[in-house]
Amino acid sequence: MKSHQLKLYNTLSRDKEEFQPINPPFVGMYVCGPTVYGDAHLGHGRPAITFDTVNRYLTHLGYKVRYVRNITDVGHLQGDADEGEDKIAKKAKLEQLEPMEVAQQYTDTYHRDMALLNTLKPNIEPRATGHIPEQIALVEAILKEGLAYEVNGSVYFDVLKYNKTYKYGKLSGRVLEELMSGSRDLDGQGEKRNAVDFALWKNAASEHLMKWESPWGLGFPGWHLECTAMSSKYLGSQFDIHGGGMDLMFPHHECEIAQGNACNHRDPARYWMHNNMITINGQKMGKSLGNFITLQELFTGKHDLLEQAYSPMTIRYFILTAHYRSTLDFSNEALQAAQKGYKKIINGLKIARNLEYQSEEGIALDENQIKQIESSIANAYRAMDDDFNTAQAIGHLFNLLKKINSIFTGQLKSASLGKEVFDQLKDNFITFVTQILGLVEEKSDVQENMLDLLLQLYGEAKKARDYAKVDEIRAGLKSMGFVVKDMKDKIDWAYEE
RNA sequence: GGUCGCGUGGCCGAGUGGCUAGGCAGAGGUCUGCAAAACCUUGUACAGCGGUUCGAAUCCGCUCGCGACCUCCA
Repeated sequence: MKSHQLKLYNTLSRDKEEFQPINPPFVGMYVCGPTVYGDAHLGHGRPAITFDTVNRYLTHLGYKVRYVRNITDVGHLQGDADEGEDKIAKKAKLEQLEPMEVAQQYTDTYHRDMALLNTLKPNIEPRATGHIPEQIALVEAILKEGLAYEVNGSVYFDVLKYNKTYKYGKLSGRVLEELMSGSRDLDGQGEKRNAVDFALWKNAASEHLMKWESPWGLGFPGWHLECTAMSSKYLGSQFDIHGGGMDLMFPHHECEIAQGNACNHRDPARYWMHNNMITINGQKMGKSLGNFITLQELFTGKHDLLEQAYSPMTIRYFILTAHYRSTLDFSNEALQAAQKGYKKIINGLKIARNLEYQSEEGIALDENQIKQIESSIANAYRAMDDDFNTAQAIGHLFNLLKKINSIFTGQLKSASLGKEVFDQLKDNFITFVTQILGLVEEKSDVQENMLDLLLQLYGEAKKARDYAKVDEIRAGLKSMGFVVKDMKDKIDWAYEE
């Protein structure tokens, strides 16, 4: 275990806290996954990348992480009213498919897109429909505690009663009295004793496509139950980190806390982490607003708002250049800047991997350079330790990159750093970029040996002063996305930024 | 209306009260057949107005503007 004082912002306390796992070196982390009824959009990319980075960094520090991220394949209700419709069932009717067919299809595309973004798979990826008995057991347990009531085959959580012993709303900073007075729509309350109560189990109408047998008749689980059922099953009644988008804070996570406390008499998670939203023209990108761009549209450039295609790694880099708790505004300009930044990093990665230490006689150690390198490395770690500040860490990586490039061009002698510092520079840069930030080279269709051959011809043409040919090769490579780098004693290529 | 958050140089985006964030774009330079890349240099930034302090982008107050949640949403 590396000795780092990792701090993370806990929504529960609204403060940065030192991370202390319940049972080190093990860490349990549960993150709310997607409802699979449509293609994943940029907004799904953010939590996936944010918590992938958390997972990667914790692992890098030596923790044994069990990362659980669910797939919601029972659509949550559209509304609170009885006539509410299951999102997945609705989509299924539209497409004339079995509900599970819809879920399967979008689970597959989600996996495809997440793999392209180079997010590591969760250790366990449970599905809501695979945990119906567990959810029914939870409902029974909450009923037994007297904190829920049954009406016409549906079971509701009694928030008012719960609030007498526990505090409902502590995560999102809500006060129950205010919630009750502020509840606007009075219709659709129907069976609930109070507007703030929420469904644990819903009676299914006959035309409802997804339904299961239960002690209360045919029905389906409530909106928030699956996360409690699956997180407690795989991580225990209390685990370390619970993550998700900020928009899930209320009511979803609040209800999870209530459900957890109702059955287990303890908060389900110690640290609650919430990533902020991606905005577009300053407004939240979301399904209900219809202003979302799917990841596939970004990768292919096929969307009216897109001036060009943006590669998965460009998206990943873009998301990492902002701190996860800040909003991040989408724009072509920002994405294009991200693309250049990403390629600059990857070109540096390519150089770093091939860089070798050259010992030279009579070269004195450059203490100033050494100090800069050592502090940049330390600062990059410090940034990550400070609530996973990837944006700041990347800033320090660029400072390391300058050193790497300087060594490559011969402006900085590796011998002036000494072997140890040179290795630190190289190893830390590579590790940070690939292992911690998860940025990898996006291989081109053109084989590297083809590139080498062209560069050889280029070099020969240059030697022969056949500049027409030189220009031709250079232009040809450029059209394929590569640039030629002429240097004093060698020729190399790089991705065009 | 309630709760919470945000306003940083041309753009994006970090920022723990005093020490260069960084990227993109721009300008100058080194290198080059010319370029590109790389490297070096280069920016009177912190919404406005007050206050606390020896010192504030950073703390406090007010004003203006923007957003999120309060309904499914990552």
